[in-house]
Amino acid sequence: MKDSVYRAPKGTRDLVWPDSERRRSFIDLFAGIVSRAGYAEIVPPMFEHIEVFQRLGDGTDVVRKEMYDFEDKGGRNIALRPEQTASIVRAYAEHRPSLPWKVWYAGPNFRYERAQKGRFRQFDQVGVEALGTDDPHLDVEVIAIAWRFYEALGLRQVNLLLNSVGTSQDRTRYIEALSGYLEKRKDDLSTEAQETLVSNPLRVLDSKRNEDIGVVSEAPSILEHLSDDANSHFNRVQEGLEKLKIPYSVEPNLVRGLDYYVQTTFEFTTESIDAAQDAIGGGGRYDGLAAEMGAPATPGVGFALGLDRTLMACEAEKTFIGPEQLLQIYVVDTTGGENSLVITDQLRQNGFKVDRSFGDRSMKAQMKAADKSGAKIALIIGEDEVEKGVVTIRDLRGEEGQEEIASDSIIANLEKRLG
RNA sequence: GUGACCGUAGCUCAGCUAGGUUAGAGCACCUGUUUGUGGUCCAGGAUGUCGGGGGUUCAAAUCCCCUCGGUCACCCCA
Repeated sequence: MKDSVYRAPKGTRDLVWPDSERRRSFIDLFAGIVSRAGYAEIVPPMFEHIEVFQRLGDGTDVVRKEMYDFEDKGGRNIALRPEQTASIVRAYAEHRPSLPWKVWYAGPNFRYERAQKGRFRQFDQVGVEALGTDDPHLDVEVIAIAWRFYEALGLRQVNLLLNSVGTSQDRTRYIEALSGYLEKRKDDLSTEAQETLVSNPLRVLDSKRNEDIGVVSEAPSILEHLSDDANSHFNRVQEGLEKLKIPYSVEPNLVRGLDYYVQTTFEFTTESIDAAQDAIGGGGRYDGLAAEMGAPATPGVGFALGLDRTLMACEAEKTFIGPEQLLQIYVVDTTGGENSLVITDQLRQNGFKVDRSFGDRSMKAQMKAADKSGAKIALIIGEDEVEKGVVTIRDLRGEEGQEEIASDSIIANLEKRLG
């Protein structure tokens, strides 16, 4: 607190146990689900040439003003990744893997923003990307994976919002129609929305301001501007979701912040967080992005889920709570520590979660530490035990009390107690 | 980038309105009551440049200004 140099930088924090372990379990659970669907892990670099991200479009704030960019010692313009889709499509363009190419990722992204609840400058996302087919069933698969993951976490209050912004031609035609309409109603819009209208008209649809909501509700709908192809794609996606019994609602005003989306776009929101940050995940199709990165035109679809926000939702729904204990066994040794040294090592080799006391502390202090550690069992070694060739096993949590066990049957006894 | 609120012990906070002797509480920590036994109780102990700088004053945690930091909201997004 004294000196800002000795604090984590603004918008970052240290994840310590149990939060650190909760994060790991979260990623493990995700990895299990996606790997069963044929997705392989990819670990792209955390920074790229800035052009890679600029390909995402200059209409997005994420690239316009939120990038951590700098010049490296070689004079290259580098940016910390604000998201991972761009890196992955760049990797695709670079390596040209065989298709379809299905990958998943987990790791931090960086955006230079004012931090607030559920919004950090370094934040973790997990996600998948699938390139190589424009089959709407792939859209469904990607959405379903996210949905099943939320279910696996135990979340029940998640909503799937679905939309189609059509092909890039549809999108362009729609933007014209929308801009025309909004220009006419410009005076009714908030000043902020009027600015957005110039930079990125689609995003006006997303405004939550009261004065804008009325204007937006009467705006032409994207769904009326879809080409036949886009329409049938969108219908197939919806049919697929219905077959899988995944509930969704079509939101014609759903506009994602990244410009590269075409056709299907979707977002997951939670009802359990009443704060502003209720968007816990989202994604869509980006059929034009690979070509943009210099690869042959290749369709793609993917999603990203915010790890921190999803865990906030878990907290609100009291599910996927953190680990209960770090330790199973705590070794107390009042004979100098050699016995503890050896037995602790043995128990660890046998798969138990074990810690011990260090320093020459009294039995009372060691027992206190054993209790505080959360361990279920204390193993006590004192002069008496050494003489008799036993150890005392004391139950710290239940009613079992304690008993002396011959040194050579400790492992069997502990296995029985701890299951 | 804009706005609001908040910075006092490791943590949560009281004290500030109407400035006045060594700045408090609870939790946590350590020790003891019990020289081989934790969790409850009791007793004792350690811990603060009252975010930083400047000003007003005989006197500032308290009033004023600046600054740094934090939180939340807008914006944007996960």
